[in-house]
Amino acid sequence: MGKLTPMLDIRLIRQSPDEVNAALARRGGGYSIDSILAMDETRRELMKREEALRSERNTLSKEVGRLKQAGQDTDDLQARTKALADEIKDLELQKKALEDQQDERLKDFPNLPDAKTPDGKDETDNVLVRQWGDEFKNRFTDTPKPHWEIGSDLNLIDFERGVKLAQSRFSIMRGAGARLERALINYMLDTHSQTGYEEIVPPFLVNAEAMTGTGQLPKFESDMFATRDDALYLVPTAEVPLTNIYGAEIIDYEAMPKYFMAYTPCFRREAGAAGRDTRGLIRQHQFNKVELVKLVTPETAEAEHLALTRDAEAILQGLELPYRVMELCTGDLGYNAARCFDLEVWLPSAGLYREISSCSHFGDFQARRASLKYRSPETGKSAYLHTINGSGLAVGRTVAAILENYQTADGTIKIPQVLQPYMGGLTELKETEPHGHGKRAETASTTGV
RNA sequence: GGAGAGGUGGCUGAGUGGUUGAAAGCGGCUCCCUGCUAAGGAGUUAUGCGGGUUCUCCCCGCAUCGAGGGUUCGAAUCCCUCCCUCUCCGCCA
Repeated sequence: MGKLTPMLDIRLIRQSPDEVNAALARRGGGYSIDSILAMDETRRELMKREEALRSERNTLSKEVGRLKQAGQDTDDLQARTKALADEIKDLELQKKALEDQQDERLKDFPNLPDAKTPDGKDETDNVLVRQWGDEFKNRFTDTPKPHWEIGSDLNLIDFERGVKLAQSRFSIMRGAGARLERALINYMLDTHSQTGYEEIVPPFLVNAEAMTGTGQLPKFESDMFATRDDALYLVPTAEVPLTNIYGAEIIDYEAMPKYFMAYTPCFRREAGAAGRDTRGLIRQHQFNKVELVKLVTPETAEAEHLALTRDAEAILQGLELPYRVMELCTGDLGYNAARCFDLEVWLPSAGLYREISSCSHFGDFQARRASLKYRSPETGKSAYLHTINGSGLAVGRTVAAILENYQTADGTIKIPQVLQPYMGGLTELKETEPHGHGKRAETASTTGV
């Protein structure tokens, strides 16, 4: 009994409070589970009393049934049982209130950082793991323009009209720009399918349960777009539908691990980011992303996490984009994650590296919330699996990186070799005539699609 | 959107107020038997939580028959709300 929303394992908190506190302390922020402990003690006390009463009630009720069938008088017994029932209801309310309170506290706690996650207070303490592709920096020009200028100059991206259609932080891709976006999506999916990821086309709207399973709710509701007439949210990342595919199920051991990938648009309100990255494709309310998700057993999780990170890197290497891998320190680690590598791509116009993928290991944090389990072959019992995910990659930021890294002194953009087949053999992008000059149809057609 | 039917254990499918956490069958697992990938026999086979414990075994209790609430001494069974599935009609990429 008892319906605590699983966040951190309450039993772990009970058994090893000092360890949990120590792990939380590594993140900073003054988390302490001490108050939870006392609350939990009381809660279990109430639970024990309630269950004892229920047990008694059940026994008496059965007795009533027996006597009635024997044709005996049961008024007395019934009155006693009725009194018990009232008492139970009372206790239940008390317990419920306490549970809600405990939930409220518990949901503030982030995941415990992995032992390997380096200590640190903020992003300046992140650790450089490796750097790749320095030879590709400043490849075609020494005077790089920012991608939004290139995108506008070449009629690839129309920022103003995107805003007109929606609001700020929306843009439209057009012509070869749109084609480039689609080429990247296909290149990424095709590449990852070779490493065994199952391609998924998930719903782009999901319910609150799914959002809670991966940890976006309840803490980050303000960053989500929600629908007005239905209790549905626009996906902020394909992580949400992909991770929840097996929610509330127990997966056969033989069927593990599961690798999923999906292209989806991602919708984020970017609450709290007002004024940051207002230009260009870096921080849009809607952007495309190919996401990689793995459901794995705990023993293999670390290796699977490293492998997934390499899978994401393979895209950057294929595109010959300079990047580096940063391991996030405890102070910069996301709420859900236990360990995380960020891939940062080189943006020459700014002269800095910019996050283009975040590859995280969540331990059993999400599995617990979404009830993702597998059947252990040794014990025959079910156990929480581990979840891992990473962008492979964020498409908009990849477009930005290509425009900037592949621009030449004369203003044209080379197309990375691996994308050329996806671009109909096109090898470069240059200024073209205005869009929309198609052939005029001879006869008007009213046929719908 | 309209009309109707229905949501039970891994699956099929009984069960309309009282030892039903739930018949039966299938599937799965264990053991026995059998002169070879067959057949037969016995047993076993949900999840979560709490407690006990001779603590990777086991025992006890509570909860769970789509979800939530209600009636009742007692609910899978009755009532209400919501969600979902199926069939027919309408609409539609």
